[in-house]
Amino acid sequence: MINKNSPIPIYYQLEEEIRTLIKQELNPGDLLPSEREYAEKYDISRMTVRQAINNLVKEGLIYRQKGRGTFIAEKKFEQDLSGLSSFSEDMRNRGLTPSNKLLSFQIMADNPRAASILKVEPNDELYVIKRLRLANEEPIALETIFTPKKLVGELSLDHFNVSFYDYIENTLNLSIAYGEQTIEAALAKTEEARELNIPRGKPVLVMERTSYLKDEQQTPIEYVNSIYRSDKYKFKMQMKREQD
Amino acid sequence: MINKNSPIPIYYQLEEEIRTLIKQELNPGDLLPSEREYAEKYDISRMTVRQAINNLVKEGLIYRQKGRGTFIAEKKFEQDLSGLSSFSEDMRNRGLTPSNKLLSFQIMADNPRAASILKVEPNDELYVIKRLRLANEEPIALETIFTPKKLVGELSLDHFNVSFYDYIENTLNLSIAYGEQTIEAALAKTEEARELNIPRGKPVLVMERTSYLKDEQQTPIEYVNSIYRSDKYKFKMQMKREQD
DNA sequence: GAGTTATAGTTGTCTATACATCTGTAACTG
DNA sequence: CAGTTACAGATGTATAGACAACTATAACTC
Repeated sequence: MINKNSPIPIYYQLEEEIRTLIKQELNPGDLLPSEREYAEKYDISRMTVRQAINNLVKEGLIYRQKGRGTFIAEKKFEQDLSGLSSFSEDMRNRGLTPSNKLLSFQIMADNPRAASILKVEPNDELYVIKRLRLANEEPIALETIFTPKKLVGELSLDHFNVSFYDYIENTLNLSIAYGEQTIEAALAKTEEARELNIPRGKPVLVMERTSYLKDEQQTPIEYVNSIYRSDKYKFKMQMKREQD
Repeated sequence: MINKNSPIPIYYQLEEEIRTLIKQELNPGDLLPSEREYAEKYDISRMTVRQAINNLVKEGLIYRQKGRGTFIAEKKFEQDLSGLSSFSEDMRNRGLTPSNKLLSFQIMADNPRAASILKVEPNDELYVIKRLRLANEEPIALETIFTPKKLVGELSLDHFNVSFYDYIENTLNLSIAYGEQTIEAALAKTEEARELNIPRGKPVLVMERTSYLKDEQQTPIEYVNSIYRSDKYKFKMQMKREQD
């Protein structure tokens, strides 16, 4: 149902409605109601309907075909969320025993880069957690987590011995919508090399990830920077071919 | 310049104009002319300007800030891994001009590693194509493709000037179901560094991908090994959190 | 000087409408 | 029956406005 007086934008309300429809009733390949049908049904402008539909197309949930209609996409990319689930699970899947070693835990302000990524004020307080991630007692990655204090409240060290995601989702009762991740190559700096127990200048993978909450503003909840030993770790992913 | 009588959509013409502006005159962080300025300058609707700008935002070339304006984004070539797409498609999506430079083309048997990945007999013939992939004339990646002759038939060099996927899907009429991909970090070897025009020992990303056909046996159709310059390229992926 | 209040300028949302282009089907034509 | 044409309905492009929400700055007030 669409509420025109709600502060929530109409296009967003419609997006949610279509998402629910797809999840509950429609199957891949099915035809979505046409733009005009939605416009008439809710007495809203067709351009507003298009805005909702365009966002879902951008997400890959549906696709358009000129002159035919809009269709439900094949389910996309069940990417093993080794990233988003956890390092621990990932390692266990590889038959290794994961563990963590906390290196530092502090509250910090004035980190402009992290603040900008997390979309908070530069002087807002951030938790900054550095830890080493190991598999079978061997260092694999050096991880730095930034998360805004005003979103996660008072944290203690214990929260990082288990999955931070569990804490966010089960204790804070927040829901993570998606994560964005980039991977590039670099050379190990002196400090990083020492922690990872490899020679300085060895190649490493630098992964950066930002996770967003499932709210209207898609609030960033954490920014993680990880340095992986390239001799011990590589990223693996499966991709489904997109529809045209 | 905008030509209202052109069959090319106005929003697309404006997109191209803004792309050029960014490439030639503006730097990351710079403010783009406002939507209203563009609308008045070319006597077009603000909604049309928004369509152009939205597309560039989607590509990550620029970003908007409500109440402030639209700004040029920091830039690095990023590959969107949420779907399996070719380098060419990928670059074009970013408004860059992709090109290829063929380095070698041969038929080879007895490459046990490639044969094993492609699930063919070790003495089956494979095409082995080495090429340099460029964006706006700049070398980005060094790519080696292995594909079984018995699956793709007689190939000529021309097939590799366009997208190899296009050839597989449109000419051979085969359908690619999915791809498996790994990413690791390494140091550029002498030979690779020379082709990529970077110093030896610089960090590079090594990507290996195997693509599978949409048939019963999920036949491997190609195995690709690519070396990406890490100063010009990073991998990007979005992960959706699974719904419960 | 510090805090508050206008104000101009920006992007965000939305409307009502028009015509273009493409697709599939039904009706027509030979 | 095969080919063509007409048409309805779909998305694609584009217009000319309107008001909301947000930002930075200038002007004002205490």
